[in-house]
Amino acid sequence: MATLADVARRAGVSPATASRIINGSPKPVTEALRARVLAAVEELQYVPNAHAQQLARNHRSAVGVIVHDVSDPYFSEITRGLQRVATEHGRLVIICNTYRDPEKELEYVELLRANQAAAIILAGSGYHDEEFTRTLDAKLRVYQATGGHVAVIGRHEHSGHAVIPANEAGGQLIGAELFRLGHTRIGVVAGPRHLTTTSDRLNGLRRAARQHGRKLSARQIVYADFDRSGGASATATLLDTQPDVTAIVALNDSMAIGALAVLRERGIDVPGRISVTGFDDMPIARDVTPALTTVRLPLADMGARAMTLALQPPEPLNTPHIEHVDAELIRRESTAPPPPDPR
Amino acid sequence: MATLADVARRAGVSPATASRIINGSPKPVTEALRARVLAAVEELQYVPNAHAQQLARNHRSAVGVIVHDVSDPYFSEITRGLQRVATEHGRLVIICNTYRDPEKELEYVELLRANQAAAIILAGSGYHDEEFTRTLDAKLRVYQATGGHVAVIGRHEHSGHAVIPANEAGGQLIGAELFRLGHTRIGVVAGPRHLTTTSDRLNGLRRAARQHGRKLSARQIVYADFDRSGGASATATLLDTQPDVTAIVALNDSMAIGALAVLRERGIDVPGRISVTGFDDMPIARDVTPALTTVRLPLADMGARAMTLALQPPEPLNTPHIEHVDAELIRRESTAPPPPDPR
DNA sequence: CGTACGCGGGAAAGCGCTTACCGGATTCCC
DNA sequence: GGGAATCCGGTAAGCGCTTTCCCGCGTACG
Repeated sequence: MATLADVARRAGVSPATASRIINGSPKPVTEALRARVLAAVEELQYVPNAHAQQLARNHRSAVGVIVHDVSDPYFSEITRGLQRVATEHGRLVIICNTYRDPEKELEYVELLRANQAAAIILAGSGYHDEEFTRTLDAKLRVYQATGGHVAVIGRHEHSGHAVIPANEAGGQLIGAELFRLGHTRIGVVAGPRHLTTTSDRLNGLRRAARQHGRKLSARQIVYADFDRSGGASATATLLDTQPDVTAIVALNDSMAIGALAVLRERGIDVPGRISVTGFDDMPIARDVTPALTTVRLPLADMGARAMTLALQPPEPLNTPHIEHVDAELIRRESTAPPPPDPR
Repeated sequence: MATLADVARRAGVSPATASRIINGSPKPVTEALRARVLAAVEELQYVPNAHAQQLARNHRSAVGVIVHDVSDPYFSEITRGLQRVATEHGRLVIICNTYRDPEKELEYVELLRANQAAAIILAGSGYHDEEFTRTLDAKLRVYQATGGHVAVIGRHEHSGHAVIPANEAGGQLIGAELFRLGHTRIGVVAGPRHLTTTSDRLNGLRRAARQHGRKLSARQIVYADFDRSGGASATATLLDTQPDVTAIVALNDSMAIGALAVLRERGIDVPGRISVTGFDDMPIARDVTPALTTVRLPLADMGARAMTLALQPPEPLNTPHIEHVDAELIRRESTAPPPPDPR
């Protein structure tokens, strides 16, 4: 691997001069030398060692993003927004997948700190786990104390900047819509119990119920993984234990798609016999049949805003900024009034 | 930011000893000192500077992955497989999105080289561009010459290891299936012309046609972006210029989904009036209606294999290994025999 | 009791780069 | 024409860590 010294030697200049030319330092350098150095760079296919540069310059350049899983469309949309902004700022982004393991989340914060990340973005739901939350927060504070910026998406328990989607309001929108259509027996296909996203969305639903003089009982809610197969298994359970539901609220679109798959298998008409709703409005929500009624969250935009917050925090510095983002109900074909009561 | 020297000072030992304890070096150290150092680490919340370590140790630890776009399910599946293997090997993976800009691909190779990546994985289609291909190859060779490993997925023009999906055979499978069903007027919704993936899949289709004594004319093929909206617009064009097609072959699932959307809008029955096929078998292919007949590529597995190849190249070293992966026809509900000829 | 040896710990030399500082050669102005 | 100002380029001191080499001590042995 060619080093700067090699280039300098070949061009017959000092490493200092070579460095100045290669990095376009403000210090003026004769044209002749510049040409010689550039030629040497070309001949040796020299690329500066980024680690050595980072060490010598002592200023951070990369940014880290911690997500549950980039292959989940929810996160890949967010990531797309993040990346766009990071690239505009000339930042390299390091993506870390926790696969929903809180332990890994902690590890990755250390790893990013070790790698001198300029900022850490935490995307995805928090966990209902006091101890974990405290530990994570402590680590983040240490990171911030040494000049790191942190922004979180979709959780609120940390000291950094935050972009908070209206999960609760979204849940309420869904609930209101279903009650308005006349549904009374609703089943909920929920994500993991310990995720704050799950409980926030559920709370919105509960509030809508209360406003319509009803309430959600525990029997109506089935918890499972926040993905297609979780949605499928929870729906199967629900159909077996609460066979008379007329609407199934899935707490994200992936689960809703799992629900649709099970309903299709069992030959249950959607929305004729059972209405189904999702949450997030991922791109595919339009393409399943029937197209999903869901709540839109501007995911890519949320990612972009979080990155912006992390990269150029608004005044006053060191005061966490919280940006709320609205949810919007998207009516499509998977919802309709309930069928006339067979009883 | 606490440094190793700070820790050493606090524990009353030399930096050398501190380093040995923290990294669990083979050199034995008294238990008392170990405890003191570990305590200091804890108190100072010390995390070693990864760049300094990398510089001092002088051996590569990260691996880089260059993809078109992680938010595209095709790549996120591949990435999932890659990550799994990388994590098993304790490697940090740096994901780079080119957004299909060849220029960026070149830049990222440099960037990864600068960051001392142990391996570079190039995923995604190559480009039909002689000069670009040569330039890229030259860069990769330089990287390999300095001990870097490279593996490519889905292209064949480079000197590293390769995992090659049976794009052509897959195209042939689709073609054969359609001809077998009795289709004669087929339209192709293709990806960008300059991508090798497009031409490979098309060639398979052409071969199937030839075997059935037919051929594909240029008028039957519409090129567009390799995503949903590309699929939609190409399908619209096709329906306008070739209104009598009885089957639409989309060259990937995203495009097929776009095609289905347009057909649905126009009230055209699938597969009653027109059959539609995809390619890749992304998870959603089962969930659209009608479920897509497509060709399955084991994407996550391909990613895993590429990473394995890059991380522990099989003997003999320095000889590019090529692994071919099979394509499999998945019959679902989007294909059927053509309707009786109206003429 | 003296020497050899093993063992735990420290001093110091780098890894590849940046950058403050310094110094020799021009140029400039009075 | 001489001293100051001005340029350009080089020298060297780090950035934070690892690791080789060496040294002093305690033990075992002759």
